[in-house]
Amino acid sequence: MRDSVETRARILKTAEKIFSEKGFDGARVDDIAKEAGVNKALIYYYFKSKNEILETILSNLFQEAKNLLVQSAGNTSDISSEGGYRKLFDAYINFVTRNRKIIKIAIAESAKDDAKPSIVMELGKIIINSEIENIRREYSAKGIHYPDDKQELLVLEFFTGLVPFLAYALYKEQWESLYNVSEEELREAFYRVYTRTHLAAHLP
Amino acid sequence: MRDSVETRARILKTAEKIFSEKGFDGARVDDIAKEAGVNKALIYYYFKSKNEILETILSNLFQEAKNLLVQSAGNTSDISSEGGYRKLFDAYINFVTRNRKIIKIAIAESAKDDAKPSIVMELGKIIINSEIENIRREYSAKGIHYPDDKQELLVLEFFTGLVPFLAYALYKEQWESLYNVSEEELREAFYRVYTRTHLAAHLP
Amino acid sequence: MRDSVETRARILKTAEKIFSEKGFDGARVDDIAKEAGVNKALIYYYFKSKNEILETILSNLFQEAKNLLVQSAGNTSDISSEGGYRKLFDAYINFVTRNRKIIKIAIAESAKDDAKPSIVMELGKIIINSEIENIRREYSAKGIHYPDDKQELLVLEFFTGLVPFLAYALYKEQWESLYNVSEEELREAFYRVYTRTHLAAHLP
Amino acid sequence: MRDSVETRARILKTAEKIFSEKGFDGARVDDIAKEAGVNKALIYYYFKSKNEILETILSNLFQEAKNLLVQSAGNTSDISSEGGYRKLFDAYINFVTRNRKIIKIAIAESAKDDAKPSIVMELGKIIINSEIENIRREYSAKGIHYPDDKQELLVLEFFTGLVPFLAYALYKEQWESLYNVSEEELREAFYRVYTRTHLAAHLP
DNA sequence: AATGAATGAGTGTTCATTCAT
DNA sequence: AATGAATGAACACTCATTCAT
Repeated sequence: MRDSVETRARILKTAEKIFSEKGFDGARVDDIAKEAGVNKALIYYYFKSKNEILETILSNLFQEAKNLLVQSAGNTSDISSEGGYRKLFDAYINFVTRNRKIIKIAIAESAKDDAKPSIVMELGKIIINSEIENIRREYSAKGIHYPDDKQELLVLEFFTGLVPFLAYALYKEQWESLYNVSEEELREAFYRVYTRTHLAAHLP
Repeated sequence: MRDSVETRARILKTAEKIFSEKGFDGARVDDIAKEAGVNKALIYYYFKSKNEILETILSNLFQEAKNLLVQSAGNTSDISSEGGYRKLFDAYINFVTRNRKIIKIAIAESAKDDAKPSIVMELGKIIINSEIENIRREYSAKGIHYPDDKQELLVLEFFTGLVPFLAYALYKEQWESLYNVSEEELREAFYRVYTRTHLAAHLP
Repeated sequence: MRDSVETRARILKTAEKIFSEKGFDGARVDDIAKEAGVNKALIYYYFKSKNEILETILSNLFQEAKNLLVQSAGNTSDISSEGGYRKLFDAYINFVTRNRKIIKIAIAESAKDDAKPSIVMELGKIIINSEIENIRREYSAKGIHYPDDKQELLVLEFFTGLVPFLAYALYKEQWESLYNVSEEELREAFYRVYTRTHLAAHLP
Repeated sequence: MRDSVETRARILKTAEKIFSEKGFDGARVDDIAKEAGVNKALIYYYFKSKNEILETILSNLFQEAKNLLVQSAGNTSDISSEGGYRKLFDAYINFVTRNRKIIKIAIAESAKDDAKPSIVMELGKIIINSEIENIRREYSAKGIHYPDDKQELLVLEFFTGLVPFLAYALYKEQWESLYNVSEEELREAFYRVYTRTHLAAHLP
């Protein structure tokens, strides 16, 4: 019973790795099985199809992202203070770093032409909404003016709020090796840049 | 003779479309042939492999991007003026809009684990370098202080300068349909956000 | 478990047949699958490629040929006696008759321009060496003079010792049908000719 | 006109080379075109099909072989004399050496299961018949006994008369490189072996 | 006589998925 | 819960051959 749960988890973890390395279509169920150390047929015992593995992985990301938002909305009493903002930033950076493999998959998949909006857009929507709620609360509490243009706010939150974090997850490793910097150096530079751009745009 | 050039171009254009819709691995050579209205074997008359089609497409993007940079560096006499900056912004937005299909492909491919740096990183590098040159020239001409931290500047240019444009190309259509806005509305909102974040970070 | 071994063997046997009928390049994996009564993909479950099937077949021949030589070298106490020689001849004729399909393949492949020496030449080498050992032992035991010219001996063993047997395997069936003789008639005529030529050359 | 004849001949010569290197089925019309320095379509201007090229090549060999036999039957007044025999041997060795590429093709093709007898068997038949005629004439002129068993004579002529020459053509180059001997050394060793085996069998 | 472009029918190989145990 | 064997449907790529000029 314990074993069975662990096996399923191992399959998911391995699929995550291989999907992120090769892309969903480029990944082979054979490779997942081999690297997870299980028989290929066993994968089909736990999952209906290769596609279901992907959906499971992405929906897990969704759930975790939601949890993070709820949690950070609860924990962060004062976003606009330096320390409060840094805490939030760290929580986000840690999240995208920890989940960077899945985020890569999500981004790659989001490029495809599907009828439904891509997971990244969905993710963006809930993150943005939660963020906007936070901001609105903050702002109104402080009597700060809140931008009138809803569209502009959405664009701000998505393209300069969420997207750089996703790009961070996507290119973190390539960046570190191309420019020969440590994880810390990159994170700190990213923090300074992020505050000078996105955060700055929030202040009046 | 003319026809042959046109046929090759049609194959490339169609591959571009299908790669961007399905991803490289998800795309079928059969589908490219069918949609381009040519015999499948003819594709292999012009290109050694499916992969060579991809490389051709991406290297064309590379070339066009370089040309754009050279051109915009030459044309824009005064980036720091409102009108000058808007011109540059329009040139970039037009470029990523026009080439959005290829950019989608490039981003999706850049997520894969390859030995060499992804095309997006390469693109980032040359764009950044060119940009940094421009900026340095502008700044020194005006006696404005230029940031000391090279890494921070790189991060600024890549994650808040280039990346939002790429994201714009990637999600433009999804955005328009999800939030039910016109291309112009999105572009204008994006312009305002971009000036308030990335451009603002450049001013002292 | 047993079945799996049998299935693999059936694929090999069928490939042997089809390669010998059509030549390696002329043979179709589809045909092998159909005639072996297995799914085409199953062939690739057991063998990495069409080429690996060929290599397996040829290396099996190699092994069997070696076994035959070891065995006949051990069993034949007196090659130079009429009965002893006939026994050896029968063993060889049976071997090439039984393996004639593979021998056809080996010969056809040996005609191609490959970097490495063809399997026929390799086969020739080990057969010749074993044969020469036998002869040398016999001769010295009997005080018979042994040819000085090593090259001449090699040529003798290969072109008039081995080659006629291979040709027998290659053309046996065509011969029987063209000249309308039975297997026995051909074998007996071949025996008389072989003793009058190759064997005679060994006697002083 | 001259050119056209020369072009056709060059195509044939190149096809000969490539068929002998790769086998008929392994050879590519593209490769023949490239190596002959002509456009692929031009090959189909001169020959109906790839198969017709093969047939042309093989039928040329046939013709040349016949010519050789007629000629050698006419020229050689006394086969049974040492000098006469050597002359004949040289003529044959030269023929198979010069035509070794085509002979390789013929042998490889002769391994396939075709309804009609292979070209090697056909070749064998005419050579044998001519040879037998020669021998019979010689023998009766000298009052030497002529073997009663027709089958045995056929086997003798084919398997120890013709076949070693074909094998010589087939393996000459491999032999020279494997045993590191010159063309002359091999030919002389072959001559001595041939006289000690096949020729000896003809003498009472 | 010669060529660049085009094509139909394969051809070896792969892959997600299923079956029997 | 787990596995080795099996399969149908593709799939990228090839190749002999033809067409238009």
